[in-house]
Amino acid sequence: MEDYIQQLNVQQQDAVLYTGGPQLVIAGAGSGKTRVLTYKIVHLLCHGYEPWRILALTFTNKAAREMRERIEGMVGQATASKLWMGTFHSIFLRILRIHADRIGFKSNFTIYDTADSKSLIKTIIKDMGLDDKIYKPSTVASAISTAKNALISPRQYAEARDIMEADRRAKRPRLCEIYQAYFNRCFVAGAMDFDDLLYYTNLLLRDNPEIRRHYQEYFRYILVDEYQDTNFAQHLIVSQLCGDAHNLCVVGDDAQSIYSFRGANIRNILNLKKSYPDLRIFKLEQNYRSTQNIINAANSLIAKNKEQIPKNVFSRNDIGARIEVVQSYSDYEEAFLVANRISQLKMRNHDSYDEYAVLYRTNAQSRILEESLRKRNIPYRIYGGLSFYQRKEVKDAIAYFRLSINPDDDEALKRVINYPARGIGETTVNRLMRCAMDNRVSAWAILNNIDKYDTGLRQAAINKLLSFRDMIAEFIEMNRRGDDAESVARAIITRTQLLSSLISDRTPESISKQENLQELLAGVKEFIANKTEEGTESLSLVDFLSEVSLATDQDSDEVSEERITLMTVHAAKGLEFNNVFIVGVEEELFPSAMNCDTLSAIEEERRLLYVAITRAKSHCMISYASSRFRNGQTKTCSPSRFLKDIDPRYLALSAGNDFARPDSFINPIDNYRESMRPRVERTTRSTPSPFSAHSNVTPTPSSSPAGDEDLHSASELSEGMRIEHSRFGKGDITEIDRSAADVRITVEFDTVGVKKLLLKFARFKIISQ
DNA sequence: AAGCGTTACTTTTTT
DNA sequence: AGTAACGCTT
Repeated sequence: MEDYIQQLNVQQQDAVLYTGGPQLVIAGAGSGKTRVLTYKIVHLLCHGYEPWRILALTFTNKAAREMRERIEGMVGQATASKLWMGTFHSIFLRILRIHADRIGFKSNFTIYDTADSKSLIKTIIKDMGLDDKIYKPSTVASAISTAKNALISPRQYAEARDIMEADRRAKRPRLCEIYQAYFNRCFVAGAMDFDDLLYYTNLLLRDNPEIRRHYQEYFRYILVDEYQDTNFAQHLIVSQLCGDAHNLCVVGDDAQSIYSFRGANIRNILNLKKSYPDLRIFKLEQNYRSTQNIINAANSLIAKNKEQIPKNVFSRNDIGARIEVVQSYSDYEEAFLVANRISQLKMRNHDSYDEYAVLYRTNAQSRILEESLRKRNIPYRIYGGLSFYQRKEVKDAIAYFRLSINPDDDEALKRVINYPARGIGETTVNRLMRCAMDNRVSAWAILNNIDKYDTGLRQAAINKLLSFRDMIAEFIEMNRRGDDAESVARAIITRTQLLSSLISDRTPESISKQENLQELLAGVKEFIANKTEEGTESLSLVDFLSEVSLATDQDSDEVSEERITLMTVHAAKGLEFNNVFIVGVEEELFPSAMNCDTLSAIEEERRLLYVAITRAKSHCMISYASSRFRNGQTKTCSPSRFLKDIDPRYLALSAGNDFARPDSFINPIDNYRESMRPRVERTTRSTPSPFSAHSNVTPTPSSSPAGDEDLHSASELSEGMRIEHSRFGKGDITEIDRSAADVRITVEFDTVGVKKLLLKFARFKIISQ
């Protein structure tokens, strides 16, 4: 068992073996951070630590799952399953359910997702007669979230002069009241939002010394992944759980802190030494993932940030190819170029599509990429966007699940009280909610005693409400009897006619909704099967919901055919790919227009690009367009300031690239060499380049996977020629620009107008001279 | 109360 | 471009 240590380098070994007190492992990108964490846990297990006394916290379910799987592989499932390993939110949810009564909740509390929070905030704003243009629900929600993450209660908020003054200046003096009302309504509804899971855990530990001591004794070792992304609440929970024992190992990389918008505070890691004077710092600096070029480029970029822990990340891998920087005229052309480049590389590399990722700043950018990939028949998978659990029909079903567990959950009730339609209209619902607010109880409480309250409702409306109540009561009874999750879920979907109401409709949307509901049921079934296998007792709908409300869609581990990956840079954190394409590297997009005001915001955006680049193992392309369709109109864009931050020695600019006057710093010979196709990897001898053999055979990309159209060399073409392009249709060549290394042709198309095309990528047929 | 059509607004990233 | 919100009609 001991030989696992031999698989680590010296720095990693030091970090794993040290158990003498609080420890910070600064882990550069790709330096084997997860490896250290898993091996450390295995090491602890091998040295007498009982698995249930080890607490390992991560930010994503995926990270937790991967780590658990790796540990399982080394120590077996029986041991691994006893570890307290999971996301902050899921672990604290587990703890909160146990001690819910201590903070005035029942253990069946439900969880408000961001949509629920916003909806409630909106209701409150309306109820207070405020203008939702000034009090925008999203702004209010984020203010409340910030407050909670700083552990500021509504009362403390009201007493904080500086905050109140700031709100007054922002013309939102009543924000505090909204916060208070929101706080109260969540409490009455027996619901917690994401932030509450941290907030109340802190309260629980702070105000209940015996519980705090219990967990301090219970957990003998605490490990935290991605510490740079912790917020104040998380930081404080960890230190409360640690107590004096200080058996703490936190791992992180300040250069990869990209979640400040969610309250993450980079100072938690920068100032950790202040919280733990006996802190020992370990650094993992050797990168095993990327080529030297990629690491050097990334380093030169991140060096422009002021606030950071000094470290020297280096790679001993191949030198590798430079980062390609490609300019396009439009987002459309950009997507086209990326798709082209992918099929080109794929043909030469003969690697899997799984080794390709296109990364972007915002989810909205995915659509156009999808289109071009579809046209090229490149299989892809999109992460982010609407997750399964966010689809309307699924949320509706889940709202019923929630009600069956916690009928006080007003947001769930509002969602489905008239869905499927049962004649309970807006006015009725509004009166009901108003009455609930006025009496400081949940809507369910009103429904159960509707005669005692002055709702002002007619008997007809009341009867409909009561029959809804009776239906929900049936579900509650099933849960009370201890029926398993699947039978309750099935009963709910049948009895509410969620499924049957869709069947009359034969539209594709409706059919897909039906399928989703079936999939949800299958999910419940699978959940039970898994839990039974693991020997867990928790088979009720509560347990299913606990898991689901904290799930993001990435969990679907369909072992499907190979595909390229499309995701935001945020979602890509922790992942790696042979080939990475970063698109939309433009001012106002990357960095985001909203993050240009302050230096620290810009630095975070810079770290984000750093994260993006360091996802690449061997090949990285950065692309920007001069125009982009955004918010319904085409806008001109300029290249991102970050391009200038990267040392040009590590970049290969495509011709005509003007983001920083390339001629001024590009070695002409390099420029020439870089412009020679195929420009893919230049690996050293140690690993023979998979395409070096082919590059001689195909000096110009000629085999076309797309069909008739083909690529042409400049010599074949002349001005005035008529061509037919695969997507733009027919048109005339009006200009051939040979001045740059990459020839561009200007074509006047019959239908789509004038386009400039990069010859090396343009696929068309010559119709006539 | 429900359904339909028009308008306004949106877009940063996520547990 | 896509959606949520609004207002109108039945």
